[in-house]
Amino acid sequence: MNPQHRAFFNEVVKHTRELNIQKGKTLHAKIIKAGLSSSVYMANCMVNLYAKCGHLPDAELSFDQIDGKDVVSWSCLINAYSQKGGVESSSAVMGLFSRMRAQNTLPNAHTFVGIFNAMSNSCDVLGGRKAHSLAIKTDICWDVFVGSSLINMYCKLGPIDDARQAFDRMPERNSVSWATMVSGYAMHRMAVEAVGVFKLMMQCQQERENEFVLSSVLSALALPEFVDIGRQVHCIAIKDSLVWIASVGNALVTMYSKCGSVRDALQTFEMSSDKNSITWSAMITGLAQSSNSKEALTLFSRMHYCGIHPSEYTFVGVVNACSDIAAIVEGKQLHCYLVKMGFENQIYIITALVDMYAKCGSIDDSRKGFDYLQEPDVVLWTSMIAGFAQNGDNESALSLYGRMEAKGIPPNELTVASILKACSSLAALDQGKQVHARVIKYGFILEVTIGSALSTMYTKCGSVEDGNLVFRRMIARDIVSWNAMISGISQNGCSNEALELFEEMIMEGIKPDAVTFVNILSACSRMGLVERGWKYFNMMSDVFAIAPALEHYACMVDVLSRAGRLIEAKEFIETAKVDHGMCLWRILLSACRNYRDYDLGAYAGEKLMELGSQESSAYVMLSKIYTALGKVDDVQRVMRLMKLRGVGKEPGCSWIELKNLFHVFAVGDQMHPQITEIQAKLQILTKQMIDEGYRPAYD
DNA sequence: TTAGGGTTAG
Repeated sequence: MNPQHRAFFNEVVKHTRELNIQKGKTLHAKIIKAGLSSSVYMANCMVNLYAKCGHLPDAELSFDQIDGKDVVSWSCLINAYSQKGGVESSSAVMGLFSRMRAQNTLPNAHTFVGIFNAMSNSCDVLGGRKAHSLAIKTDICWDVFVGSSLINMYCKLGPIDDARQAFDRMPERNSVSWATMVSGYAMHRMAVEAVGVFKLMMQCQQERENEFVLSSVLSALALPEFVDIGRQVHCIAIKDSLVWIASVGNALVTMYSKCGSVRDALQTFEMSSDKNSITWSAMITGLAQSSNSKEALTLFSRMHYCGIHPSEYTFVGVVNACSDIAAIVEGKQLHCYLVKMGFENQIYIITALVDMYAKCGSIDDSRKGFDYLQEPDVVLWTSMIAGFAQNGDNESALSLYGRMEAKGIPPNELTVASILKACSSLAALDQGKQVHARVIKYGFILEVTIGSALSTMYTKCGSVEDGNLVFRRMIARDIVSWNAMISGISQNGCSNEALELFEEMIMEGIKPDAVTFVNILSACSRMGLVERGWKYFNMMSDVFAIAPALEHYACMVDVLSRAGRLIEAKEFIETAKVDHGMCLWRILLSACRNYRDYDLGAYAGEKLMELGSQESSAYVMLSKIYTALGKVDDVQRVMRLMKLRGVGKEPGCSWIELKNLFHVFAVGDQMHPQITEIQAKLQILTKQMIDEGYRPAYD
């Protein structure tokens, strides 16, 4: 080769390495002028230069002009497309590969690397297997690059066992093959297997751990039960000085956050000297997901102050933090900021915004976000459905789910849980049953989320038996499932069964929480079981170390008052070790009215007056008690106080939905078109009630 | 003296 040719080659290589397309193009012109473009070797270099610089059409043009394309020409273009990614590129690769074979050019290891990479983006497992068998026939699989690409392909396409088989059969492995296998297991959330391969690698004399394998194994360990192994990997990273590499630090931050050790995550974050946008995003997301949302917002400000540009991941994390604490002002500011940065078309961002606006009660803004995208994915549909349900618009939740089904988008577990919640609120048993049919059709397992939602739906719709059937068939139950079932049974008037279920739960070794005790104390109250009420109330702190909160005291006052043990209730309130404000006295006052214990009622009422109650019912009840006691002066005093304090009496109001029409009734209101018939019917009912022995309250 | 594989944030 003459010196001029050599100089050209060196220059192409240099421009390719520096991705300098301008200089590359100028050089291309010089090469044509020098009559060197007919050299296949030189033309291949030009195809590669254009491909590496991201100019695929120019690469293809140069490729088309090559006379006598060799395996390098084909492989160059195949790899250019496979690196571009996406389903379209993988079909372009397969097209090129057929053309190459039609021209009798034999593929080599470079070609197969491109083929396997393209297939890994294709969702075509069968196509992947065909390519694999062709590589075996061509006797190419021994190559360590081909092997790693093959493992990667099977990991991404799904059949992870095939990936492992390919890994086990490799005659030679290097750090990339180990890292690919570990990251494959991490991708499939197979922590035990990922750690297994990592340990094998550590035992292997030729291999040393590197940042790729460490970050992969750490991402597999991001579950609370693996935090101890995660710490051991952290030690290895420190020992090998790999902890200072950003990707390892980032993986550690995420691992600790997801394991529930936010403190460790923060410590790792602060110690990291090589923070990039990912590090900040990981920490912000970690804080938001561990109910430290205010800290997440503060960290975002700090990131901004440090001059680090937020990515779409950062915005997802920080917008989710706003959702968590319903910070609408900050949420809107972020919305403006991310539009300025050009992220408003990203589906993850839109989903986070829809969720944020719904949790902040701005359901119209959620709807705008949802309508913004032509083709929402299942997560976005679910966020919008859940948003409607959270805001009490259960009809819209159901109708949107109908649209989603009509579009043929299969729901996921969270969609089903949200829609079941809407059915529960509407007591829509028929629709709930249809959703249950979908659960069976899609083969969803009755794990905690779906099982609890389903059993709650049945009990809220009054079908305790079906609720129980679902509850019994669940493969796993957490405290939320038990609480939901206990409360559901109790609300259907089966308080005895609710208490039995609680005893069963204790026998199974499930530790009750504060919600459980609210449920069972309410059941005791409904059944008038004072002694059991006391037993459970004391059990909370004595056996389960749960400090009774205001709602437990309220339940206990209710237990005592409903059973007519009013003095005991009064003493209980006065010795309560909780800042009870007015809530407990109000319960007692109401009970005194029902039991006509006017002296004690007056005592409770005066307590409420002393505490400055703003509730009209307290003033009305107390004045009625004084009326009954014949204390006219006190009646006038209470009414004056009510006026002085500006307490308005809100008119009692109720409504009923019949055939999609709401009928609203307020006290003293004569607006309803059928009011005469309604009042006549009420008189008949009242008479019937008195005849059957019921006595209406004194007012 | 041309072409190839692995990581971390939703």
